[in-house]
Amino acid sequence: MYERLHAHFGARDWWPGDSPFEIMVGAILTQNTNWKNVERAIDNLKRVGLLSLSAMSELSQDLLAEYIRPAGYYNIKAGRLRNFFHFINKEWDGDLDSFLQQPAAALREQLLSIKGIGPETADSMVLYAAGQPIFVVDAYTHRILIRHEIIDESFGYHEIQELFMDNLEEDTLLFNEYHALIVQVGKVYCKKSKPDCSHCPLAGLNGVERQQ
DNA sequence: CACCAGGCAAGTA
DNA sequence: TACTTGCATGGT
Repeated sequence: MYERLHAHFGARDWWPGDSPFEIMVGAILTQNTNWKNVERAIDNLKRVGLLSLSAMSELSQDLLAEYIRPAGYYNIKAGRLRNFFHFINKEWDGDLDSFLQQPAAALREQLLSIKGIGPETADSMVLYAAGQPIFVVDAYTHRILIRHEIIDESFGYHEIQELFMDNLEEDTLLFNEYHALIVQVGKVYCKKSKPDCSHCPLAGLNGVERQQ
């Protein structure tokens, strides 16, 4: 699966961001949201020089919500961002780098304890901000594996994650590329209601031919 | 016009 | 435990 995807799409420059902090903010903003809208929100913050932990920590929730408005769910996400800032400031004295240098398991556990950060957001942060090898599972991953009859609907987030991590080298770059490629093939060929399996590089995988 | 996008939390059965 | 709903904008 990885080889087919990589041959078809090539390397992805995935999860752009100039800093771990920017990547983590993006990870919260992109929840159920198109990345282009997240970029508008992040650009708003950059334009006024507020894209830092110290600066954003000072903003009121309402003002923060205004800046991130284009990302949608702005009131909810402003609260979630503030929960995240509060944790780093309170538990790590605002030292994000030290926080990210912990082992992946400890990092993940603490991220999940923050209200507003679920499994996918936490794992995205561990992989793309901390650079540690953990596999990110998303809705596309779930849908693609079901359509190719590799799993059934009973598989949850953790089971899918184990499926990949038990069968792959623990390699940050591989996990980074793989997740990016899954999102790409999902966006282009494996949409919810308009799958285009005829040109999909995964057609015929696992012996399942050109299903609709 | 309808549907969806790089989810999560809270509420309900 | 397992669904369902609210959150909300911008693109296709």
